[in-house]
Amino acid sequence: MTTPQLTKNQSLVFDVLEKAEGPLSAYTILDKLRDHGFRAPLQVYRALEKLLEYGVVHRLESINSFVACAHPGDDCHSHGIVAFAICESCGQVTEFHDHEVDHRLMEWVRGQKFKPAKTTIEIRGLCKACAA
Amino acid sequence: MTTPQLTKNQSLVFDVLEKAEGPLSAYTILDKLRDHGFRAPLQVYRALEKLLEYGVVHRLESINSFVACAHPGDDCHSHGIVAFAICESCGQVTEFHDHEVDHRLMEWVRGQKFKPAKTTIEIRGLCKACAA
DNA sequence: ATCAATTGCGTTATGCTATAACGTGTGCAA
DNA sequence: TTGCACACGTTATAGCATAACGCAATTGAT
Repeated sequence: MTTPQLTKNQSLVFDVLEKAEGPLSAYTILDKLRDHGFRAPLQVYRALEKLLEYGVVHRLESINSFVACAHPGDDCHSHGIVAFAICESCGQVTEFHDHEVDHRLMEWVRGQKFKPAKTTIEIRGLCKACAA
Repeated sequence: MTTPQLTKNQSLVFDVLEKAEGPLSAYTILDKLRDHGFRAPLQVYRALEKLLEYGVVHRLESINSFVACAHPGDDCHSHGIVAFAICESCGQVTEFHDHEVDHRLMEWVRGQKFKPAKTTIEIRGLCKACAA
């Protein structure tokens, strides 16, 4: 899937996420966009919904937050399962992919005849800098 | 870690989860325990906090719900990373472990000098029965 | 025995996360 | 030009989680 032209709201939300150091909650995004006319959570959630669909933003389930995809330009859907390491101290998020992990998980679901739609892999802990 | 004797509230919450067909939200648990004197969310959350700590209950981050561990008797902390397949149609949850997946993820974190605390793997989709 | 520390518990209040439901405007294709 | 799809704005509400206070029971060191 190729990413269509973003609408005004989608662009605003995406820009905020791209410029952010780490993941942001929907309400944090809302606050950052009040100056641009945002007034309600739905404006953010609706934009996020599309950005997630386009694969340019990821949702971090374990911390109810969102990050811009680490692969500028391409569509993350093509990278297989995306995994995240989330530092609980500084909030930094690192995105990575491991084909062997994908493979093992997909083997398992195949054996179960389970039909996967969305897979979440999130490792919370301390990043190198914070663990030191 | 061995599981200590559960308190009254912890037992009530655990029993509800064990008897449930699938994962339950904290508020659903609360409703099921109103007859037993539960009145406030905190009574549930406090019990869950301990049950999670003892490893007899798991939290499903992607659906804000909780399930009893699938390994009656033992401590899930000893099984390495736990993965879940969650059916979005019927709500059924299957818990599994894959040492190779653990291994790959732990290799990755080691390479990054990231210190993992808690890892989440959740596959949402359709179970065999619902996909048919 | 007694005091201090810990732990569980109950209650009220509050904060954070997410969506329902309704209506408006715009662009485009039949 | 009418009908549809989509983005958008607004208000209200639902759902998830914790802060802060106080009390009671337990434990364990002195």
